[in-house]
Amino acid sequence: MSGFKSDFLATLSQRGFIHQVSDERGLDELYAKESVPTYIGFDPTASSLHVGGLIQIMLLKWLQETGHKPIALMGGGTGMVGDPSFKDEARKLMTLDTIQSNIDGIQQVFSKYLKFGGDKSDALIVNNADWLAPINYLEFLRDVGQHFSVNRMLSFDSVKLRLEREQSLSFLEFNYMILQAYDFVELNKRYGVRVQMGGSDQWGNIVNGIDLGHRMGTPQLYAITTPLLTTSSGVKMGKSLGGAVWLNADMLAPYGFWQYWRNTEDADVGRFLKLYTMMPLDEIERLASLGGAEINEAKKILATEITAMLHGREAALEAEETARKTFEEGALADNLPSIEVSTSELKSGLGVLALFVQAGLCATNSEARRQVKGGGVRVNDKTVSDERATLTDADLTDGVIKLSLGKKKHVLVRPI
RNA sequence: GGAAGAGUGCCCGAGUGGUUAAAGGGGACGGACUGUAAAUCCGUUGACUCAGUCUACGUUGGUUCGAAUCCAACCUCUUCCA
Repeated sequence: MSGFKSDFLATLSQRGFIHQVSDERGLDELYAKESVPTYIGFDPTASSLHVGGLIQIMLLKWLQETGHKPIALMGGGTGMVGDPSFKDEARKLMTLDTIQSNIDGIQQVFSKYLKFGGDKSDALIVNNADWLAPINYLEFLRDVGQHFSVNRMLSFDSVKLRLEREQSLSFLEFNYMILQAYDFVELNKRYGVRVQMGGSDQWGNIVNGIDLGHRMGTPQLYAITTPLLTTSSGVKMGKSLGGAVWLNADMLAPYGFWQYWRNTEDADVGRFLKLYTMMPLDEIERLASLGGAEINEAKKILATEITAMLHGREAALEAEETARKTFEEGALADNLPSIEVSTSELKSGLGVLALFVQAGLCATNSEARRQVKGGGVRVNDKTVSDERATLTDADLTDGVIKLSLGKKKHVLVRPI
Protein backbone atom coordinates (compact mmCIF):
# COMPACT_ATOMS: atom_id res chain seq x y z
CA MET A 1 0.00 0.00 0.00
CA SER A 2 2.78 2.43 0.75
CA GLY A 3 4.61 2.04 -2.51
CA PHE A 4 3.50 5.43 -3.69
CA LYS A 5 5.70 7.35 -6.08
CA SER A 6 4.10 10.72 -5.58
CA ASP A 7 5.09 12.76 -2.57
CA PHE A 8 1.51 13.61 -1.86
CA LEU A 9 0.06 10.13 -1.65
CA ALA A 10 3.14 8.77 0.06
CA THR A 11 2.79 11.38 2.77
CA LEU A 12 -0.92 10.81 3.21
CA SER A 13 -0.43 7.12 3.42
CA GLN A 14 2.40 7.30 5.95
CA ARG A 15 0.46 9.68 8.13
CA GLY A 16 -2.78 7.76 8.15
CA PHE A 17 -4.98 10.05 6.11
CA ILE A 18 -6.21 7.51 3.64
CA HIS A 19 -9.38 5.54 3.97
CA GLN A 20 -10.20 4.87 0.35
CA VAL A 21 -8.70 5.90 -2.97
CA SER A 22 -10.13 5.27 -6.37
CA ASP A 23 -7.57 3.81 -8.75
CA GLU A 24 -4.51 4.19 -6.54
CA ARG A 25 -2.03 3.50 -9.28
CA GLY A 26 -3.49 5.88 -11.79
CA LEU A 27 -3.85 8.65 -9.26
CA ASP A 28 -0.34 8.13 -7.96
CA GLU A 29 1.03 8.51 -11.45
CA LEU A 30 -0.96 11.65 -11.99
CA TYR A 31 0.33 13.25 -8.81
CA ALA A 32 3.88 12.17 -9.60
CA LYS A 33 3.71 13.62 -13.06
CA GLU A 34 2.13 17.03 -12.69
CA SER A 35 0.61 19.60 -10.38
CA VAL A 36 -2.98 18.52 -9.88
CA PRO A 37 -5.77 20.83 -8.78
CA THR A 38 -7.65 19.01 -6.04
CA TYR A 39 -10.67 20.08 -4.09
CA ILE A 40 -12.59 19.54 -0.90
CA GLY A 41 -16.08 20.84 -0.25
CA PHE A 42 -17.13 22.48 3.00
CA ASP A 43 -20.75 22.82 3.97
CA PRO A 44 -21.70 26.15 5.51
CA THR A 45 -23.69 24.60 8.33
CA ALA A 46 -22.09 26.72 11.05
CA SER A 47 -20.15 29.94 11.22
CA SER A 48 -16.92 28.10 11.89
CA LEU A 49 -15.48 24.73 11.09
CA HIS A 50 -14.67 22.54 14.05
CA VAL A 51 -11.95 19.98 14.66
CA GLY A 52 -13.77 17.50 12.50
CA GLY A 53 -12.87 19.63 9.52
CA LEU A 54 -9.28 20.07 10.54
CA ILE A 55 -8.24 16.85 8.92
CA GLN A 56 -9.54 18.11 5.58
CA ILE A 57 -7.61 21.30 6.01
CA MET A 58 -4.46 19.32 6.72
CA LEU A 59 -5.13 17.44 3.52
CA LEU A 60 -5.15 20.69 1.59
CA LYS A 61 -2.06 21.81 3.43
CA TRP A 62 -0.09 18.72 2.46
CA LEU A 63 -1.40 19.02 -1.04
CA GLN A 64 0.05 22.48 -1.37
CA GLU A 65 3.20 21.43 0.42
CA THR A 66 3.81 18.77 -2.21
CA GLY A 67 3.27 21.12 -5.12
CA HIS A 68 -0.39 20.81 -6.01
CA LYS A 69 -3.21 23.31 -6.10
CA PRO A 70 -5.70 23.14 -3.24
CA ILE A 71 -9.22 24.35 -3.84
CA ALA A 72 -11.62 24.86 -0.98
CA LEU A 73 -15.17 24.77 -2.21
CA MET A 74 -17.74 26.63 -0.16
CA GLY A 75 -21.13 24.98 -0.43
CA GLY A 76 -23.10 28.15 -0.87
CA GLY A 77 -25.37 26.43 -3.37
CA THR A 78 -25.45 22.93 -1.94
CA GLY A 79 -25.98 24.43 1.49
CA MET A 80 -29.39 25.51 0.29
CA VAL A 81 -30.24 21.85 -0.12
CA GLY A 82 -28.50 20.02 2.71
CA ASP A 83 -26.49 16.82 2.56
CA PRO A 84 -28.60 13.84 3.64
CA SER A 85 -25.62 11.45 3.75
CA PHE A 86 -25.77 9.26 6.84
CA LYS A 87 -28.17 11.61 8.55
CA ASP A 88 -31.22 10.10 10.13
CA GLU A 89 -33.38 13.10 9.54
CA ALA A 90 -33.54 16.24 7.50
CA ARG A 91 -31.82 19.36 8.69
CA LYS A 92 -33.71 22.57 8.93
CA LEU A 93 -33.33 24.69 5.87
CA MET A 94 -30.95 27.56 6.30
CA THR A 95 -31.75 31.02 5.09
CA LEU A 96 -29.55 32.58 2.47
CA ASP A 97 -28.30 35.10 5.00
CA THR A 98 -27.23 32.37 7.37
CA ILE A 99 -25.44 30.53 4.62
CA GLN A 100 -23.58 33.60 3.52
CA SER A 101 -22.51 34.56 7.01
CA ASN A 102 -21.42 31.00 7.68
CA ILE A 103 -19.30 31.07 4.57
CA ASP A 104 -17.74 34.31 5.70
CA GLY A 105 -16.90 32.70 9.02
CA ILE A 106 -15.51 29.49 7.60
CA GLN A 107 -13.31 31.15 5.03
CA GLN A 108 -11.22 32.91 7.62
CA VAL A 109 -9.52 29.78 8.70
CA PHE A 110 -8.01 28.82 5.38
CA SER A 111 -5.57 31.68 5.25
CA LYS A 112 -3.97 30.29 8.39
CA TYR A 113 -3.00 27.11 6.62
CA LEU A 114 -2.76 27.86 2.93
CA LYS A 115 -0.94 30.27 0.71
CA PHE A 116 -3.11 32.21 -1.66
CA GLY A 117 -2.01 34.08 -4.74
CA GLY A 118 -1.55 33.69 -8.45
CA ASP A 119 0.93 30.85 -8.59
CA LYS A 120 0.21 27.42 -9.89
CA SER A 121 0.04 25.77 -6.49
CA ASP A 122 -1.60 28.67 -4.74
CA ALA A 123 -4.85 27.95 -3.01
CA LEU A 124 -8.24 29.03 -4.21
CA ILE A 125 -11.58 29.42 -2.52
CA VAL A 126 -14.65 29.11 -4.68
CA ASN A 127 -18.37 29.02 -4.03
CA ASN A 128 -20.61 26.61 -5.84
CA ALA A 129 -23.50 29.04 -5.64
CA ASP A 130 -21.68 30.77 -8.51
CA TRP A 131 -22.69 28.04 -10.93
CA LEU A 132 -25.52 26.28 -9.13
CA ALA A 133 -27.68 29.32 -8.53
CA PRO A 134 -28.15 30.32 -12.18
CA ILE A 135 -29.01 26.81 -13.34
CA ASN A 136 -32.01 26.43 -15.57
CA TYR A 137 -34.04 23.54 -14.25
CA LEU A 138 -35.09 21.96 -17.51
CA GLU A 139 -31.70 22.26 -19.09
CA PHE A 140 -30.09 20.81 -16.03
CA LEU A 141 -32.45 17.85 -15.98
CA ARG A 142 -31.69 17.09 -19.60
CA ASP A 143 -27.94 17.65 -19.45
CA VAL A 144 -27.17 16.21 -16.06
CA GLY A 145 -30.25 14.51 -14.68
CA GLN A 146 -30.43 12.01 -17.49
CA HIS A 147 -27.15 10.47 -16.33
CA PHE A 148 -28.41 9.50 -12.90
CA SER A 149 -30.19 6.31 -12.05
CA VAL A 150 -32.53 6.64 -9.13
CA ASN A 151 -32.32 2.90 -8.56
CA ARG A 152 -28.62 3.21 -8.06
CA MET A 153 -28.80 6.29 -5.90
CA LEU A 154 -31.20 4.54 -3.59
CA SER A 155 -28.71 1.75 -3.14
CA PHE A 156 -26.05 3.97 -1.56
CA ASP A 157 -25.24 3.38 2.07
CA SER A 158 -25.43 7.08 2.69
CA VAL A 159 -29.18 7.14 2.23
CA LYS A 160 -29.95 3.64 3.46
CA LEU A 161 -30.12 4.67 7.06
CA ARG A 162 -32.79 7.14 6.21
CA LEU A 163 -34.83 4.71 4.21
CA GLU A 164 -34.49 1.89 6.70
CA ARG A 165 -35.66 4.05 9.55
CA GLU A 166 -38.64 4.93 7.42
CA GLN A 167 -37.79 8.58 7.68
CA SER A 168 -38.67 10.71 4.78
CA LEU A 169 -35.98 11.66 2.35
CA SER A 170 -37.29 14.62 0.48
CA PHE A 171 -36.72 15.16 -3.18
CA LEU A 172 -34.84 18.30 -2.26
CA GLU A 173 -32.26 16.38 -0.25
CA PHE A 174 -32.15 13.64 -2.80
CA ASN A 175 -30.83 16.19 -5.24
CA TYR A 176 -27.86 16.97 -3.07
CA MET A 177 -25.77 14.20 -4.51
CA ILE A 178 -26.56 15.25 -8.01
CA LEU A 179 -25.45 18.78 -7.30
CA GLN A 180 -22.26 17.66 -5.65
CA ALA A 181 -21.51 15.38 -8.57
CA TYR A 182 -22.08 18.29 -10.88
CA ASP A 183 -19.72 20.45 -8.82
CA PHE A 184 -16.93 18.01 -9.49
CA VAL A 185 -17.49 18.18 -13.23
CA GLU A 186 -17.86 21.93 -13.19
CA LEU A 187 -14.63 22.35 -11.23
CA ASN A 188 -12.90 20.19 -13.75
CA LYS A 189 -14.06 22.43 -16.54
CA ARG A 190 -13.20 25.63 -14.73
CA TYR A 191 -9.95 24.78 -13.02
CA GLY A 192 -8.89 21.41 -14.36
CA VAL A 193 -9.67 19.76 -11.04
CA ARG A 194 -9.05 16.03 -11.20
CA VAL A 195 -9.45 14.89 -7.61
CA GLN A 196 -12.00 15.36 -4.86
CA MET A 197 -11.14 14.58 -1.28
CA GLY A 198 -13.42 14.32 1.72
CA GLY A 199 -14.46 12.32 4.74
CA SER A 200 -15.39 8.69 4.30
CA ASP A 201 -19.05 9.66 4.42
CA GLN A 202 -18.51 11.49 1.15
CA TRP A 203 -17.37 8.46 -0.81
CA GLY A 204 -20.74 7.90 -2.45
CA ASN A 205 -21.12 11.53 -3.38
CA ILE A 206 -17.62 11.69 -4.82
CA VAL A 207 -17.98 8.53 -6.85
CA ASN A 208 -21.18 9.92 -8.29
CA GLY A 209 -19.14 12.86 -9.50
CA ILE A 210 -16.59 10.60 -11.11
CA ASP A 211 -19.33 8.70 -12.92
CA LEU A 212 -20.95 11.86 -14.08
CA GLY A 213 -17.58 13.00 -15.37
CA HIS A 214 -17.29 9.86 -17.46
CA ARG A 215 -20.62 10.48 -19.04
CA MET A 216 -20.03 14.15 -19.61
CA GLY A 217 -16.60 13.68 -21.10
CA THR A 218 -14.16 14.89 -18.46
CA PRO A 219 -10.79 13.23 -18.13
CA GLN A 220 -10.61 10.47 -15.53
CA LEU A 221 -11.47 11.88 -12.10
CA TYR A 222 -10.36 10.47 -8.76
CA ALA A 223 -11.48 10.23 -5.14
CA ILE A 224 -9.61 10.18 -1.86
CA THR A 225 -11.39 9.82 1.45
CA THR A 226 -10.17 10.08 5.01
CA PRO A 227 -11.22 7.77 7.80
CA LEU A 228 -13.94 8.88 10.17
CA LEU A 229 -11.96 9.96 13.15
CA THR A 230 -12.91 8.85 16.57
CA THR A 231 -10.85 8.74 19.68
CA SER A 232 -9.54 5.37 20.75
CA SER A 233 -12.50 4.88 23.01
CA GLY A 234 -14.80 5.35 20.08
CA VAL A 235 -16.04 8.88 20.62
CA LYS A 236 -16.43 11.15 17.66
CA MET A 237 -13.89 13.94 17.55
CA GLY A 238 -14.87 17.39 18.45
CA LYS A 239 -16.51 17.67 21.80
CA SER A 240 -14.69 19.04 24.75
CA LEU A 241 -15.63 20.34 28.12
CA GLY A 242 -19.16 20.94 27.13
CA GLY A 243 -18.86 22.55 23.75
CA ALA A 244 -17.84 21.94 20.19
CA VAL A 245 -14.21 22.54 19.37
CA TRP A 246 -14.44 25.39 16.92
CA LEU A 247 -11.54 26.59 14.87
CA ASN A 248 -12.46 30.25 14.85
CA ALA A 249 -10.94 32.08 17.78
CA ASP A 250 -14.09 34.07 18.47
CA MET A 251 -15.94 30.83 19.10
CA LEU A 252 -13.26 29.01 21.03
CA ALA A 253 -10.28 30.79 22.51
CA PRO A 254 -6.81 29.37 21.82
CA TYR A 255 -6.59 28.23 25.43
CA GLY A 256 -9.70 26.08 25.04
CA PHE A 257 -8.41 24.70 21.78
CA TRP A 258 -5.08 23.87 23.36
CA GLN A 259 -6.86 22.14 26.25
CA TYR A 260 -8.79 19.97 23.87
CA TRP A 261 -5.61 18.50 22.47
CA ARG A 262 -3.89 18.34 25.81
CA ASN A 263 -6.62 15.97 26.94
CA THR A 264 -6.02 13.54 24.11
CA GLU A 265 -6.18 9.89 25.10
CA ASP A 266 -2.82 8.16 25.43
CA ALA A 267 -3.55 5.79 22.63
CA ASP A 268 -4.27 8.61 20.21
CA VAL A 269 -1.15 10.68 20.64
CA GLY A 270 0.83 9.17 17.79
CA ARG A 271 -2.07 9.10 15.42
CA PHE A 272 -2.97 12.70 16.09
CA LEU A 273 0.60 13.93 15.81
CA LYS A 274 0.77 12.39 12.38
CA LEU A 275 -2.52 13.78 11.24
CA TYR A 276 -2.60 17.19 12.78
CA THR A 277 0.99 18.35 12.94
CA MET A 278 3.69 18.46 10.32
CA MET A 279 6.37 17.04 12.56
CA PRO A 280 8.75 14.50 11.06
CA LEU A 281 7.66 10.92 11.49
CA ASP A 282 10.67 9.70 13.44
CA GLU A 283 10.17 12.41 16.01
CA ILE A 284 6.52 11.46 16.29
CA GLU A 285 7.52 7.87 16.71
CA ARG A 286 9.66 8.80 19.67
CA LEU A 287 6.99 10.93 21.34
CA ALA A 288 4.25 8.39 20.90
CA SER A 289 6.30 5.65 22.47
CA LEU A 290 6.69 7.48 25.77
CA GLY A 291 5.09 5.47 28.51
CA GLY A 292 3.09 6.26 31.61
CA ALA A 293 2.97 9.83 32.79
CA GLU A 294 5.74 10.79 30.39
CA ILE A 295 3.32 10.77 27.54
CA ASN A 296 1.94 13.97 29.00
CA GLU A 297 4.95 15.74 27.57
CA ALA A 298 4.01 14.46 24.16
CA LYS A 299 0.47 15.70 24.65
CA LYS A 300 1.73 19.17 25.40
CA ILE A 301 3.80 19.20 22.26
CA LEU A 302 0.81 17.94 20.33
CA ALA A 303 -1.39 20.68 21.73
CA THR A 304 1.11 23.44 21.19
CA GLU A 305 1.98 22.42 17.64
CA ILE A 306 -1.62 22.20 16.53
CA THR A 307 -2.60 25.40 18.26
CA ALA A 308 0.39 27.19 16.78
CA MET A 309 -0.67 26.32 13.26
CA LEU A 310 -4.17 27.63 13.82
CA HIS A 311 -3.75 30.56 16.19
CA GLY A 312 -0.06 31.35 15.88
CA ARG A 313 2.93 30.29 17.93
CA GLU A 314 2.56 33.09 20.42
CA ALA A 315 -1.01 32.25 21.32
CA ALA A 316 -0.09 28.59 21.58
CA LEU A 317 2.76 29.20 23.97
CA GLU A 318 0.59 31.49 26.01
CA ALA A 319 -2.04 28.77 26.28
CA GLU A 320 0.60 26.29 27.29
CA GLU A 321 1.88 28.61 29.97
CA THR A 322 -1.60 29.29 31.28
CA ALA A 323 -2.21 25.58 31.53
CA ARG A 324 1.12 24.98 33.21
CA LYS A 325 0.37 27.54 35.88
CA THR A 326 -3.11 26.37 36.66
CA PHE A 327 -2.56 22.65 36.50
CA GLU A 328 1.03 22.10 37.46
CA GLU A 329 1.59 24.89 39.93
CA GLY A 330 -1.96 25.35 41.05
CA ALA A 331 -1.24 29.04 40.70
CA LEU A 332 -3.43 31.75 39.36
CA ALA A 333 -2.93 32.16 35.65
CA ASP A 334 -3.88 35.44 34.13
CA ASN A 335 -5.02 34.15 30.82
CA LEU A 336 -7.79 31.87 31.86
CA PRO A 337 -11.15 32.73 30.38
CA SER A 338 -12.71 35.56 32.36
CA ILE A 339 -15.89 37.52 32.87
CA GLU A 340 -16.31 41.05 34.13
CA VAL A 341 -18.46 42.19 36.99
CA SER A 342 -19.06 45.70 38.18
CA THR A 343 -17.21 46.64 41.32
CA SER A 344 -20.28 48.02 43.01
CA GLU A 345 -22.26 44.84 42.44
CA LEU A 346 -19.41 42.83 43.81
CA LYS A 347 -19.26 45.02 46.91
CA SER A 348 -22.88 44.31 47.70
CA GLY A 349 -22.34 40.60 47.21
CA LEU A 350 -23.09 38.21 44.37
CA GLY A 351 -24.58 34.75 44.75
CA VAL A 352 -22.30 31.87 43.79
CA LEU A 353 -24.99 30.20 41.76
CA ALA A 354 -25.68 33.24 39.63
CA LEU A 355 -22.01 33.89 39.18
CA PHE A 356 -21.38 30.39 37.86
CA VAL A 357 -24.20 30.84 35.43
CA GLN A 358 -22.87 34.19 34.32
CA ALA A 359 -19.45 32.66 33.83
CA GLY A 360 -20.98 30.09 31.53
CA LEU A 361 -19.86 27.24 33.74
CA CYS A 362 -23.44 26.23 34.44
CA ALA A 363 -26.46 26.65 32.22
CA THR A 364 -28.99 27.43 34.94
CA ASN A 365 -29.15 28.16 38.64
CA SER A 366 -30.55 24.72 39.20
CA GLU A 367 -27.60 23.13 37.51
CA ALA A 368 -25.25 25.23 39.61
CA ARG A 369 -27.11 24.12 42.69
CA ARG A 370 -26.73 20.50 41.71
CA GLN A 371 -23.05 20.96 41.11
CA VAL A 372 -22.66 22.44 44.56
CA LYS A 373 -24.42 19.43 46.02
CA GLY A 374 -22.22 17.14 44.03
CA GLY A 375 -19.09 18.86 45.26
CA GLY A 376 -18.00 20.14 41.87
CA VAL A 377 -18.00 23.85 42.63
CA ARG A 378 -14.95 25.68 43.90
CA VAL A 379 -14.17 29.32 44.46
CA ASN A 380 -10.52 30.25 44.76
CA ASP A 381 -9.81 26.52 44.89
CA LYS A 382 -11.98 25.99 47.95
CA THR A 383 -15.01 23.75 47.58
CA VAL A 384 -18.30 25.53 48.05
CA SER A 385 -20.81 23.59 50.14
CA ASP A 386 -23.38 26.29 50.77
CA GLU A 387 -25.42 27.08 47.72
CA ARG A 388 -26.47 30.37 49.25
CA ALA A 389 -22.95 31.66 49.66
CA THR A 390 -22.26 35.10 48.28
CA LEU A 391 -19.01 36.49 47.04
CA THR A 392 -17.82 39.99 47.68
CA ASP A 393 -14.72 42.02 47.03
CA ALA A 394 -13.27 40.36 50.12
CA ASP A 395 -12.91 37.23 48.01
CA LEU A 396 -10.64 38.90 45.50
CA THR A 397 -7.24 37.30 45.30
CA ASP A 398 -4.71 39.19 43.22
CA GLY A 399 -7.60 41.26 41.95
CA VAL A 400 -9.70 38.37 40.68
CA ILE A 401 -11.94 35.57 41.92
CA LYS A 402 -11.33 32.15 40.47
CA LEU A 403 -14.37 30.02 39.79
CA SER A 404 -13.85 26.35 39.05
CA LEU A 405 -16.23 23.65 37.97
CA GLY A 406 -14.72 20.25 38.19
CA LYS A 407 -11.01 19.96 37.83
CA LYS A 408 -10.59 21.46 34.43
CA LYS A 409 -12.94 24.33 33.94
CA HIS A 410 -11.85 27.65 35.36
CA VAL A 411 -13.12 31.17 34.86
CA LEU A 412 -11.80 34.34 36.42
CA VAL A 413 -14.11 37.07 37.66
CA ARG A 414 -12.67 40.53 37.19
CA PRO A 415 -14.19 43.59 38.83
CA ILE A 416 -14.43 46.68 36.69
C1' G B 1 -58.11 11.74 -2.53
C1' G B 2 -58.97 6.84 0.59
C1' A B 3 -57.19 3.31 4.45
C1' A B 4 -53.95 1.87 8.38
C1' G B 5 -50.11 3.34 11.82
C1' A B 6 -46.82 6.76 14.38
C1' G B 7 -45.33 11.63 17.03
C1' U B 8 -42.82 10.94 24.80
C1' G B 9 -37.43 14.50 28.23
C1' C B 10 -30.40 15.90 24.73
C1' C B 11 -31.03 10.95 21.86
C1' C B 12 -33.17 5.98 21.80
C1' G B 13 -37.19 3.90 24.22
C1' A B 14 -41.11 2.10 28.25
C1' G B 15 -45.58 3.76 29.80
C1' U B 16 -52.85 3.07 27.82
C1' G B 17 -57.08 7.28 33.71
C1' G B 18 -54.48 8.60 39.66
C1' U B 19 -48.45 7.05 44.24
C1' U B 20 -45.53 9.73 36.62
C1' A B 21 -41.05 15.30 36.44
C1' A B 22 -42.50 10.25 33.60
C1' A B 23 -39.08 2.93 33.89
C1' G B 24 -34.62 1.43 31.20
C1' G B 25 -30.46 2.48 28.15
C1' G B 26 -27.11 5.94 25.76
C1' G B 27 -24.92 10.56 26.07
C1' A B 28 -23.54 14.57 29.16
C1' C B 29 -21.91 16.65 33.81
C1' G B 30 -19.82 16.01 38.80
C1' G B 31 -17.13 12.76 42.57
C1' A B 32 -13.44 8.70 43.74
C1' C B 33 -8.94 6.35 41.63
C1' U B 34 -4.85 8.47 38.38
C1' G B 35 -1.05 11.32 34.90
C1' U B 36 -5.47 17.60 33.09
C1' A B 37 -5.36 9.93 29.93
C1' A B 38 -8.21 5.38 29.39
C1' A B 39 -10.88 1.64 32.02
C1' U B 40 -13.68 1.02 36.53
C1' C B 41 -16.93 2.46 40.58
C1' C B 42 -20.47 6.18 42.75
C1' G B 43 -23.79 10.31 42.12
C1' U B 44 -26.60 13.88 39.21
C1' U B 45 -29.32 14.83 34.75
C1' G B 46 -37.04 20.30 33.48
C1' A B 47 -37.15 25.40 35.72
C1' C B 48 -37.60 28.78 39.83
C1' U B 49 -36.94 33.00 45.25
C1' C B 50 -36.23 24.75 46.01
C1' A B 51 -40.21 24.51 52.29
C1' G B 52 -43.01 24.77 47.96
C1' U B 53 -44.55 26.32 43.23
C1' C B 54 -44.65 26.30 38.00
C1' U B 55 -43.98 24.21 33.11
C1' A B 56 -43.72 19.40 30.42
C1' C B 57 -45.32 13.62 26.78
C1' G B 58 -46.85 16.89 18.11
C1' U B 59 -50.81 21.46 18.29
C1' U B 60 -55.60 23.26 19.96
C1' G B 61 -59.91 22.31 22.39
C1' G B 62 -63.11 18.70 25.21
C1' U B 63 -64.62 14.59 28.85
C1' U B 64 -63.25 13.73 34.08
C1' C B 65 -62.41 15.08 41.07
C1' G B 66 -57.97 13.72 38.16
C1' A B 67 -55.06 12.67 31.36
C1' A B 68 -48.84 11.35 28.45
C1' U B 69 -52.88 7.86 28.87
C1' C B 70 -60.11 8.77 26.78
C1' C B 71 -62.73 12.08 22.73
C1' A B 72 -62.58 15.82 18.54
C1' A B 73 -60.18 18.78 15.09
C1' C B 74 -55.63 20.12 13.11
C1' C B 75 -50.22 19.51 11.87
C1' U B 76 -46.10 16.27 10.52
C1' C B 77 -44.16 11.57 9.11
C1' U B 78 -44.54 6.25 7.52
C1' U B 79 -46.90 2.27 4.82
C1' C B 80 -50.65 0.47 1.47
C1' C B 81 -54.46 1.79 -2.18
C1' A B 82 -56.29 5.43 -6.11
